Parts: sequence; structure tokens; C-alpha cells
Amino acid sequence: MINEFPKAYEPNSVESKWYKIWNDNNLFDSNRINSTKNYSILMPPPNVTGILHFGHVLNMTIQDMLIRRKRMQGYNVCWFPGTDHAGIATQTRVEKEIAAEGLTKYDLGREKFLERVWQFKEKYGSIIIEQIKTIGASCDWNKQIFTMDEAPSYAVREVFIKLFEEGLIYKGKRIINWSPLSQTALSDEEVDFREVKEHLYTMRYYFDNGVDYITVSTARPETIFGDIAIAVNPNDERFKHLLGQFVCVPLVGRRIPIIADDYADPEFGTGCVKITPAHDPNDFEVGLRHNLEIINTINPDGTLNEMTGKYANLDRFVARKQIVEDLNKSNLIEKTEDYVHNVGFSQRGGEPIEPYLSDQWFVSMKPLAAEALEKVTSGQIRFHPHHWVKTYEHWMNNIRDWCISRQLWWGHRIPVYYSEDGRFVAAHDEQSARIKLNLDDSAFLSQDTDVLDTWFSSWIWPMTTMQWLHDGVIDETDDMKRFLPTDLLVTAPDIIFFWVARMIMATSHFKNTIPFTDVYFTSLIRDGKGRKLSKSLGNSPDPLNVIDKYGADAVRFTMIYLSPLGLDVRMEVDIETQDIPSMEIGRNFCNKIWNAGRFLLMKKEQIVSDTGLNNNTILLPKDYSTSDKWIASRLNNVLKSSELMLSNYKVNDYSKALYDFIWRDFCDWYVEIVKVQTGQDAAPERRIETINFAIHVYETILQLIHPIMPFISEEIWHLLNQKSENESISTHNIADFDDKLIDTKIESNFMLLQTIIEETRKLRASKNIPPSKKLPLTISCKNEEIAQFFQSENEIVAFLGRCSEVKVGVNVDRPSICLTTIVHEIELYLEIGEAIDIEQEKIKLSKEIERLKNLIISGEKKLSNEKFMSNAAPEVIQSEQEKLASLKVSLTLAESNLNSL
RNA sequence: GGGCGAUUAGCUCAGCUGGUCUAGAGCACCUGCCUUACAAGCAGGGGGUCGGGGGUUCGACUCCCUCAUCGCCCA
Repeated sequence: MINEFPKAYEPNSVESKWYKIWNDNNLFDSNRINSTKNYSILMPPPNVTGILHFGHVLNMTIQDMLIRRKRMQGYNVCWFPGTDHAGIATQTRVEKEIAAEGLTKYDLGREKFLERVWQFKEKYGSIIIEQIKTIGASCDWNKQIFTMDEAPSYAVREVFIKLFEEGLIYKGKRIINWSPLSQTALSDEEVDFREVKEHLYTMRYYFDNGVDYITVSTARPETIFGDIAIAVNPNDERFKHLLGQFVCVPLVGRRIPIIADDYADPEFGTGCVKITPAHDPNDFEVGLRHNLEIINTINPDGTLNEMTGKYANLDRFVARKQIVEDLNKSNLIEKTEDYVHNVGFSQRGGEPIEPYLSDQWFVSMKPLAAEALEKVTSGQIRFHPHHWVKTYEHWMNNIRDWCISRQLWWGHRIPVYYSEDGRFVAAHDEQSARIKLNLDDSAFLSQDTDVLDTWFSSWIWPMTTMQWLHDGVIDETDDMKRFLPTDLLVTAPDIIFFWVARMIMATSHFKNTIPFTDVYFTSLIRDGKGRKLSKSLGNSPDPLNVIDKYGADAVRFTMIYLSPLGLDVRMEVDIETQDIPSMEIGRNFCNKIWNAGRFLLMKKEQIVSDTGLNNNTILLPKDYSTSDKWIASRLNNVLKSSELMLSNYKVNDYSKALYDFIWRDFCDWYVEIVKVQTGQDAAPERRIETINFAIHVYETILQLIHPIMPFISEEIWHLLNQKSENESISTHNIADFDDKLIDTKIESNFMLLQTIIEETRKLRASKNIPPSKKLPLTISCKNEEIAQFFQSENEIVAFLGRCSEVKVGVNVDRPSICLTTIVHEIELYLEIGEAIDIEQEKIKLSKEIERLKNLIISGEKKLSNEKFMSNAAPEVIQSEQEKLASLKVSLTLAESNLNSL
């Protein structure tokens, strides 16, 4: 058997082996068992053409942990996986691909181009899903959907039609965020504002007389061709007399009026502001109020158009330079100042967005927001960490309509049909559109050429994953009955508006329920310099390389261990070697767990061969030693707290609790003690029952770590049990904690034992005595009870303290040559068998006496403070009194030791 | 400008509703060890006036105010 238990854990082969077996055995199938308890999680769909990054790794691990935990608790679990079509990103990539062939999408035409995108999706679309599998994600793959699949597409159309008919979707000519690079509209959420250093130009707008002028400041002189008015504040006394007069737009020559509008801020610039309704959202509003003409002067690709004369076809920023130069030549610029202001950038392409006037489709958000806000503020949906509720509230209370149309080809085409007479209607197909429009079968219709924002299919994800409206009709599916609302959503906080908020809106509006009860916002992963790991910065190693190096379990564990709730994670990364050195935490932990298992199994084999007893009889609680009781108490504590931690999504605390319990309590202490308790001197039955008990505790440990480290726990579980591959640790319910086994008295007794052993080790270490040199130890106790305790644990102290013998007694005389220490009124005498440095010992003792005295003074001060005595809780006072008494005894002992030196 | 969060050992962080804290862990550093699994390990050590200031309290890393620095979100 030991041959099968190599000295070091080799994750790679183990991981690929088990994932295949799990999958083949339908372990992740949500119909695997028939339970009344359901638990489900919606996977945030990654982009179909994306590749795995560390954000995914953390996110997927958290989800998998909770899914696996519930699976081990007998729940009927379903983790809904899928991918989204990522409109702009995917289309851009395919455009690049065909550009390499010297083609544009217009050369191919819409249909041919879409064929290419589908080919691209077929080729690359499953990469990320396969990568997610290497992490060990236990999704129900039978339920995987893609946003462009037929069923969710049907639902998308149906949702559009419903909202259109309810009047919640409308078409309008608005200033929207235009991406010149992708040549499409974007929603407000897809724009990032950044401060940029530019210039503020103050230009002269001359009156008809050609002598007088007013000055107007702008950061965007290239938009003067669209100027249609100059606005001043109606209360601005400086300009009241000019209202109604006309000035001449520099370079352009157009005469425009001076109008009064509150939008003009007397404090800003000169107090006069040029109004360019086609190129600024605020100016657009002014234009509406004053019924001004709208002149568009920019092309969709960000170049100036024919309205700008000689500047036509120049890029907006090139044109700006040119125009400023020309204005200066004509002495039309009064001054140029440095100017820092916020500019919107496309999240996708990174270029400055252009406020652009165009016909777009919008979802009217205010009617949807009220209910969605209430779902969160009322606590029906809980956010973790809770502080995100404020951000959510703010967005909902200041919500603006959602621009959902995109001038792309890849995506769900807007299901709106126009008749020749200009009417339009939302419908699934031409035929039903004709019926709705009262047209005969032969009437010509054209479909809207735009597609919908990708998030328009994502916001109904909670329902489409459950096959809602997959045929446009079925409004309630079996999955919905079982799993809606789902239990948890795990996502990065940057998509709280894009996705979380809108899913809540959609589910509330269409199904009058919530999509999930809990939302966990994950940490952001940053490099050692605090920068977010990102592809564009090139500061992220490929997670697969890191997994290959350390194993998926190690990576999973480390990510969880380093990710506190609500805070970002910083990790040193090395791009050259594709390494994240801190992954050693998880790898070393795996190694520790592995070797503990290896040892227990070896030990059992040895005992079986020594005694001839080969059974699985486990020690009964009535026969537990102090140490057995202690580990049982610690184990049950961990079982209890892990349930509490996981049900509160404290996954980081969970990993820490396991790490400390397994490494410190189990390996450092209990396994060492097992070596004593199963030694040759022990009774054969006792030996086999004790090792079986230790293995039993260890198996529970495997169950505890399985959610975080599924592969290694499965592998060892099989090595221990010789189970068939069809069985899995994850289908055996995890043990419940037993409150009766949690014993604080035992734990404090054991702590005293630990302290004595540690003090003994410290004495040894202070003289650098190697562990091979065993020395006699005397434990001098203050009373018989404690002496008896140490007498009974004599062997353990001897083994762990590397002692040749341990003498225990009450107020034992100090041997003439020894190192001493006093702890909890107990004196330790370690005979090192050689002369000790008296002076050094005196210094040590004097320091100790000083320390004790200080503590005694502060304790006495506290206890003589009347206010403390009258205000503090009785148990606090009592513990202070006990502490003081104990300190005094220790002081006396230390002083007498010093005197005897 | 508004909101949220952070500031504890050289680094990364625990420390929840104030009193077992004489402030912990891991990494790094130093010392000693191939000791009944694990050197990816074991045993031990050094290192912090808990960002500054003020307040509440018998008592503050913990609560309040304020300032500073950093990060994120919204305008």
C-alpha cells in the first residue's frame, strides 16, 4: 500500500484523473440525487473568446467551494455554467482576423461575416470552459448555455418585445457615448472617466461691427463648426445687455445668438459658453430648451465631416491642433491655459469616447429601479461585504436610461420591424410583425440593423439558464421551480451595475422574485506593485502555468487564503518565469496533508504487522486519553466554526481555520502524540484503536478540505479506504459537529501541557542542544493535582521535550546544576549535564523578575481602582485577581531561584 | 465635489460586539536539527509606543471626532 503513497504529492496526474472520473460518473449532475434541499449558484458567464485569468480562478474557487460543501451536506446542488457572446470584443477579434486577409466586414456582408464569427466561436469558444475545468469546477455541464444559443435568444427577443409593448423600451435621438474605434454606441457603464491634462482655449466671437467681441472658453475648439448659440447665465449682470445680439463663430463665419440659460456658469471661464448641441450632452439639453438647430460635424470614425470645410476627414485631435493654429494665426484666441478635466474613455477600446447624436434604443430604468432597490435595502438580497449596498443604492437612486442598441453585427439583432410607411413594431419574426401592424402577408418589412448590448442577454441570465422562455412560451420550468431564486452569486464588484443590479431588475420585473439571495463580491487581484492583474498591462502569468507548477489545489487554497473579504489581494508575480511564489503556501500545505496521511497509513501497517490485529475498530470516547479528548474537542470546534464561517461566506477565515487546525493542532501535536500512544509499550488493542481513531480524525479533515482542495482529498481518501473509483468523498456526507466533545477544560489542561513542553524546548534551544541529546527534566508543581496530571502525561512530555526522563512532584528540590524556568507557578529544571553560566542565568532571572513586578504593579493598580471594581464585569475582576495571585507566586519562585544561584 | 474602503513586525495580513492581548500568523531574517510522515520539514529566536492628534471610558488596536496618506466608485 505504501508503494501507492509516494513520498511527495504529484498533483498533475491526480487532477486530470479525478476530473475525468467525476465527470464520467455524473457527480456534478443536479439530478444525481433526490433531495428536498436545493442549492444553486449562477456562474458569471465568461466571454466566449476569453481566456482564464486569476480573477476567474478566485471567483470559480469560491463558487466551487460552496457548491462542493453543499453537495457534501446532501443538498441537491446545481452550478449553472455558461458563456456570453461579448459583442464588441468578439466582433473586433474577427474583424482583425479578416483584416489579415485584406478584407473588411463590409466586403463579406452581414451574413458571411456572422458565419465567420460563428466559426471563430466554434474554434475558441470552449477554451475557457476547458480551463475552468482544470481548476476543478464542479458545474452541472449539462446545463451549460451560451447567450447566443437558440433558447436564450428566444428569451431575449421575448423580453424585448414585452418591454417594448409595456413602453419601457423606446427609440430616441439622444447624445450617447460613441466609440469611434468600434463605431458603436456604448452605455454609460462602459465609459471610464479619467482626468486628462489639456488646454482651455479662450476664443473671440466678434459682433457684427467686427470690433467688439465676447470671449468664450472651450477645451474642444474643433467643435466650433457645430456652434449654434452662446449662452450666458440669466442672472449674470455682465452680459444682460447682450442678450439677443449675434456674434460670429470664429473661422466658421456663422452668426449665432447670445441666449440666456442657467446652464452657463458665471464662475467658469469667461461666463459665456458656446452651445454645440450635437457634440455635448449638456448643450443638447440647452438646444432642446431653446429649440436650436443641431449641426453634426463629426463622422462616426471620429474624423470631422464635410461641414468643417478644409478640416474634413481629419481626425478630431489632429483637427484640433490645426484649428488652434489657424485661430491663433487670425488672432482669434485670447489665451490658452493648462486645463485638467475629466474625459470619458471607452472601456473596451481605450479611446476617448465622442458624445454623439444618434437614434438609439433605450430601456426606461426608473420604473424598474424602485423594486430592485427595495429587494436589497429590505435585506431580501444580502451583499457581502455589506458596504456595497450603499453603492447600489446610489446608482439606483440616480439611474439613467440604458442605451441598449449597438451598431454591431455580432449579437442579438433588435427584433423591431419597420413598414414602408414608417411604422414599427417589436416581434419575433416578420410574419407576426405584419399581423401586429395590420399588414398583408406580402408587405415589405425591414428589420432594425442594430444588435442589443451583450448585457441585455446577461440580465436575464438567472432565468435563461433555467430554460425560461426557451420556446418563447414556457414561463415556468422545472429548474425554476427548484432553483429560483438561486442561493449565491459570486462576482467582481466592477460589474455591480452592469450585471448584478440589472439581473435583480429583470428577475423582479418578469418573475416577481429575486435572482439570488446572497451576492459575494470578490477581491481584486493585484501584483506586488498594487496594479490590477491584467492582460493589457502584461503583468499576469497564465494561471494554467501556475497551476501546472503548483497544482490546482495549491492554487485554489492560496487564492482563498490570501483573499480577505472586501479587500484586494496583493501577490508578487514573476512574468519571466510565469510564477507566483506565494503559491508555495498552498503547495506546502498539500504536502503537509499528504505526508500526514502517508504517515498514518504507514503506522497502521506497522501496527497491524506488529500485533496481528487488522481491524477498523475506533477508540471509544470513554477510552480517550487527554490528548484524544483534546483533538476531538479541537476537531469539533473546527467542524462547528466552519459551518458558521461558510454560511456567512467567510471563506478566507475558513481556509485559515483549516490551515491552523491541520498544521498546528493535528500535525504538530496530535500526530506526534500518536507516536507515543501507539508505541511498542502500549497494549495491542489500544494501538490499533488509537491509530484507527487518528485516521478517523484525518478522514474528517479530508472532508473539511475537500471543498477547497478537491483533488488531493479525493486521492488520499481513496488511498486510505481502497474504495472503487465510482465512489467519491464528495458523496459521503460530512460529519456534523458534536457539542458534547467540545471541552474547554480539556483544552486548557492541554494548553498547560503544551506550555510546559514549549518551555522545556526553549531551555534546550537557549543552549543549542541538538534533539538527539536527551536530558532529564523535573517538573515541580504547586499541588498534587497538577503533579498527577503531569505524571500521567509523563511520556508525552518526555517525547516532545526530548527528555531522557521526567520527574514530577510537588515542590521538588532544585538539582544543583540545571536550567530553570517558571511558568504558571510551575518550575522546570532541565539538567543539561554541564556547567551553566551563572551570570547569564542571573540576568535572565532578573529580567523575568522585572517583568513580573511590572505586571504585578499594573494588576494591583487595576484592582485597587474603585471605579474598576464597581464597573468591570465580575468575571473580569476574578480573572484579574487570579492572574495577580499567580504572578505573585511566580515572582516568589523566581526570587528564591535567583537567591540560590 | 460626494460616497466607500484601507493604514498593525521588513513584506502580506489576522485581531468580529472595548477587559484571557504581556498585540498574533505566514513569508523574509538569525540559530540549532536528516528527530518514528513531511528539509515543500522540525525546534527556537530577534523584530511592532497598532498612520498623527484629540476625545469617550476604570480600561482603547478595538468606539467617536479630526487630520494625513493610499486605493476604488460616482459626478
